[in-house]
Formats: sequence, C-alpha cells, structure tokens
Amino acid sequence: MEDIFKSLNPEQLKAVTAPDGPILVLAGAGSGKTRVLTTRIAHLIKQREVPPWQILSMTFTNKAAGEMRGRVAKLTGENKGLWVGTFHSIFAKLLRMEAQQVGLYVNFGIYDSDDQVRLIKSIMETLRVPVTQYAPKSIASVISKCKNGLIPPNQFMKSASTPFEEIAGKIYSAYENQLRLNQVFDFDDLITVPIQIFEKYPEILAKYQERFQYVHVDEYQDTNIAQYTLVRMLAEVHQNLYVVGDDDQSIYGWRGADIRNILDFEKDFPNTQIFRLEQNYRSTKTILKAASSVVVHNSGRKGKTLWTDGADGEKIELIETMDEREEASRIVEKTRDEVFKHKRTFKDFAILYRTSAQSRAIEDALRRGGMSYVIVGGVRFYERKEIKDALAYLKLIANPMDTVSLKRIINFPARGIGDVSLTHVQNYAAEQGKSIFDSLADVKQIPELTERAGTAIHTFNKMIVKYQQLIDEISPNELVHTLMDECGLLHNLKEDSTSEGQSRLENIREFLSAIKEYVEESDSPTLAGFLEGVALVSDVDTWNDKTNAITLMTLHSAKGLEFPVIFIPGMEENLFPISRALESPEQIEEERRLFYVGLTRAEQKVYLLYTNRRNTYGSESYRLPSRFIDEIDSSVIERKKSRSTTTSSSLPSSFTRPRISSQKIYADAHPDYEAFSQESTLLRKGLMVTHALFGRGQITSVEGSGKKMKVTVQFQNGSVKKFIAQYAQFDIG
DNA sequence: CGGATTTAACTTTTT
DNA sequence: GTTAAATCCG
Repeated sequence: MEDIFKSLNPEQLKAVTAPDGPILVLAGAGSGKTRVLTTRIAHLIKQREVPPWQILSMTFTNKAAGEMRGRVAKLTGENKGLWVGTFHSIFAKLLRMEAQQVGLYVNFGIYDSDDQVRLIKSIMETLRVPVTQYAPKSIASVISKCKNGLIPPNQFMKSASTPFEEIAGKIYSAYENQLRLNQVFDFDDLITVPIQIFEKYPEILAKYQERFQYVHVDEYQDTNIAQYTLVRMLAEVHQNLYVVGDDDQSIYGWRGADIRNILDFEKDFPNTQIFRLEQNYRSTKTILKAASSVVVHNSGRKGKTLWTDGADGEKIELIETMDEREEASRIVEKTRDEVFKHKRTFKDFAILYRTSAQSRAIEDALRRGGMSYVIVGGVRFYERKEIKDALAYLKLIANPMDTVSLKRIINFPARGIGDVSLTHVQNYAAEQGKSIFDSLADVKQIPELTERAGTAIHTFNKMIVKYQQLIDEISPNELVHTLMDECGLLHNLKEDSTSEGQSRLENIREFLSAIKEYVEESDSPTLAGFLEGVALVSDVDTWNDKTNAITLMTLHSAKGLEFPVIFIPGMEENLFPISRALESPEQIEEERRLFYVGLTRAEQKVYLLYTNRRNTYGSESYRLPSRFIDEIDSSVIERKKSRSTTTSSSLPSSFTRPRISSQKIYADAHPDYEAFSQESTLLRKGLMVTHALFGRGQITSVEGSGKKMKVTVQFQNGSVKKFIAQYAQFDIG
C-alpha cells in the first residue's frame, strides 16, 4: 500500500482532503484529474474511515472505471462494496436489483442503436409512415434527445410544432410501448427509468441515498440532464457530491450533454467548494500555449490557465499537402523521422481524426510503410453484422419477448420463413393479443400459412424453446457453441469462401472465445450477464497501451488518453469544424473544444495536416484550411512548405520521398514502372538498411526485378524477413 | 421463397 | 467505396 498523498501538489492536496459537502474540481487537461478523484476516494476510506460500500463513483467509459478501480485498490487494499462503474453499468445493475419490486422484468435486454433503429422502422411500417419521408435514424435521435432531457412522449407531442415533430412524437410514444412489451431498455432508459422509479417509490430512493453517502462523478462536463437529475437525487440528502470536470473538454453536446451542468454547479449546490487544478504535467509549454490560444475564442467558459514547469518543446508543425494520400504518406514519413531522431517507438504516436472515414488513406500508407498500427473505433466488434446475428439468437433465448432480435434471425440463415409468412404470424399475434414468439407455437391456428412455412416455423420454434430450457442446465459457453452449430450460422459462413466470409467466420470464432473467457473469469456466469457486458462495452475499453503500435482513433475516443506525438490530419473547413457544425456558434465552439482536446493529448509534439484536395466517397472536393489553424498563436506554430522539407536521412532524397511511394502504389493501377524500378536497383545484396519496424539489418538476397522484386533482410535483432521491394520502405544505412 | 444483381445512401462524434 | 435495401428472376 502506498502513501496516498505521495507527490500531490498543494492544490491537488486541498481538493483531496476537502471537508464534506458539494465539491467541484475544475481540472484542466493533464492536471492529474483522475489522480485527485482516486486519491479522494482512498482518503475517505483510509483516513476518514468511510465504509467502501457507502461510496459511489461514476465514469463514462469502462476503461476509466477500470483504471479508477485499480488505482483505488492500490491505495486502499481491500475495499469490498465500493461501486465504481459507468453510469450505464451502474444503473443497469441497480435496475436488475429493483426491477421485480417495481413490476419490471428482471431479465430485461438492452437495445443498442442498431436495435433501436430497427424497432423504429417496424413501428413506422405499422403506422404507415414511409421511411423515405423521415429517416428512422433522425427519429431515433429526436427520441434520444427527449429522453436525455426527461421529456416524456405526451409532453413532446403537445409541444410538437412541425409535421416532423408530430410524427416523431407518435413514433416516440409507440416506441416506448414497444420497448416495454419487448421487455427491453435502450441506453437512455438505463438512466431515465431509475429516475422514474425513484420518483414513484421514494422509499427506494431513500435506500440508495442512505447507502451512497459519497457520490463522485468523473468528466462531469459530459453529463446530460437525465444523468444530472439522477446524481442530484442520490446526493440530495447528504450533499456529498464530488465532481471533477473541465468545461473546455465538453465534446458530447450532440449526445445531450449539457455544459450548463458544470457551469451552474455552484448555483445548484449552495456552499460548493471549488478547486482549480491548473498545473499541467503532460504537455510542453508550446502545446499548452497553442491549446489555450485556441480555446480562448470560446465564450461562456469557467476560465482557467494551464501552466507547466516543463520544457518549451518543439513548435507545432503545420503541413500542407496535395491530397489525402500525400497527407497520409507525410504522416508515415514524419513518424519515421521521429523514430530515428528521437528514438521513439510506435506506441508513442497517435493519429487523431474527426471522422472514422479518414482512417482508410492513413491505414494504406501505414501498411505500405510496414508500420504496425491499431484502430480504435470504426465498426465496433459487437456491432458487426455477423456478431449481431449471433447475439440476436442469444438475446431471443434470454428474452423471447425481444421481437427485434426475433425478426432479425427468424429467417437468417434462410429457412423458408419469408416476409409474407412473418406478416401472417404478426397479424395473428395482434388479433390474439399474444407476443410474436408465443404465436410461433400456434402455427396450426394460422390458416394463411403454407404447409412449408408452417413446418419451418415449427422447427425454428422448437429449437429456440430447447435452448431456453437449457439456459440453466449448461454453461453459456457450451450453449452458444452448440447453438451456433445448430442454427446454421457457422455452416452458412463456412460455405462462403470469399475473404469477407472468412473474416466473418473469424469474428464468430473470436466471439465464441469471448464467451469462453467470460465464463472463465466471472464468478457466476450467466447468459444475461454476458449479454449485458456486451451491450455496454466500447472500443476504447479494449484498447491497450502495451502493444507497440501506432494508435488511430477519432478525436472523441482520445479523450482521457495521452501520447508523446499527436498527428491531427484533415484540418480543413467542413471537416474540422465539420460542415454540420457550421449552423450554430454553439456547435462551432464544441468543435473548437474538440480541437483543444486533441492538442492537449500530446506530450511533446503536435503535427497538424491539411490537404487541398480530398476524395470523399467517389467525388473529389477542393478544401480550405480550417479556421482553427489561424487561431493558434503564431509564435508556436511553424508552417512547413509542401515538399522540400524532407531532410530525414542522407540517402538519395527520392528514396524516402512519399510522392515516389504513392506513385509506386499508383503503379498497380496505371502501370508506370520506370520510377520505381530505377529506385529498386538501389537495393542490392549486402546493403545495410533500416526498417521502421524491425530496425537495422543487411540484405541477404534479392530475387526478381521491377514490380516483383523481393528482398530478404537479416535484421540485427535476429529476425529474417522477406519484403516485396515495391512496398517495403527502408532507409539505407 | 430464395438468391443474385442493381441501386441508393451514406459519414460526425458514442454509452 | 462500402453496405444495406430494393428489385428482379428462377
């Protein structure tokens, strides 16, 4: 166990040891925010002798929660009963504990955004609203905004002023009914339903108010009205609410986060003690100056000035390029420079972009350069089609009322139950007031069904019922393995010999091992437990900083992380700030805060890149540099002219020039071998080369020539690798 | 009904 | 340039 106050600065110490009551810690980027929060909790347990089970601490990501749990445990040792988790997981747990008492279904399922949209679509069908008229997605976002703002369907319908809002209100109302009938909650429900329960059953609220005498919230600037309400309810009696946040890092307004929660904290909680953490331990003076010169353009800030004892550091480098391919290869080139000049390794770098679509060009360049990278985000594992299919089987077995899952898989893989047959069953279900699943058992009562469809439905029903009975008999692991086999999903993918099919099969296998892992690690593994875990994980949660690879992710997922070197490509108007944010000054300010978050991820060096021309799905567009670039204090930014700046090594400049390497790739599409074949002759047996990933080595053999030329290299670390000369990138020497 | 082929829609960010 | 939905054909 460590001395819990070890190396805290005076402000941090004051914040940690503050007396009871509402406390707001305004903590700038890199100022030791998580440290203060974890030390505070340890202080309560060790020095104020608060029992751990009276302490609740909420974060927004599982990763942050895990980190906090680990750090507190390190400081306190045993701390049984301490509740640390994401808002969603904590209240999902609470709902499971209280569901029965308030007449809700205990084994409720959780709908993610994809399930949500499917449900909305099917509601639109029954309401005869064409999906071409209003996008189900935009309806979903309206509904989510309502829920986050605690506006129930009837209230929303009353205030509806446009045809769109009227329809959305009707759908919202039907959507809520359907969720209850399906015995599921969506993400927003995990926050709003506990509020409803607390309002309706004061004795339940009182129980938790008594239990959680100390409530903590991390990243408080990201809370929405619903989360705020819930936190306020819990902390109302004891007033021991400890929140940590940074208004300059509020980047989730689009998800309902209300920046007023942090700006008005003092008003909402009288006698609030405020602490400001302004000493930054992460970045250079230069980076902090750049970040603060950007964010001062925002109005309505709490106002804070970050400072550091650290070095001035290098200037921010601004790089202009021709197109996104050059942009990507400049990143590769700069990475290589950094590796050589500053002895960095791949895990020191992160490339942060505004939209996931930007990753493609960069990935291509990194692969070409032989640099290992990991992507965080994009299509999340549990959102892949094949995984969602597999999950739908499990969800249906765990909860037969889940019609969205039922519809998803009743005919996948194809088993002869088409739209027509399903509609007959649905009509029957509606007439009888039964659920769709229960109606499956009544095929004989539905005369419209053909014999073939009837048999198929019967078989399907029997299979699901069988597994429902097996739930408590065999382990989830065993159940899923047999099920995947029997339902035909595995078979279906094994037949598919395309590379896409193979990768889907791989994903299913990974999914199976995830279940196995869950069963092995959990004390009391259940199917419902597994499904809940799956619904509430994000990608950043699984990112690990031990792998030696360059990290690629969106600026949003980067919050809370830090890297020695940061690249931010796509510094262009309409991309960053993104075009849709141009509508209102508030949204521009949020984009600016996002830029601030990006800059402050860096410890030592920031590269900003923009391009004059960019391909966005198909067509080309010409671009202007982002307004944010001009907002950076000119004393800390260095504009590098395109090209001519390459000074990476003493070898013929053509060899590392990215332009050449993109031409090489072009060579595939538009044969023009001259350029590279000349270069490739530079590679010969006995030559010493350096590869960004494998280090120094000697070429031991050269086979073929031109496009097909291959070289074998014996590296000093002992490994021997063979490269296609065209794609490999070496420095000579 | 199922599978194959064509078409359209898409890109903001996520628990 | 990808993926889901719509359409067509056997």
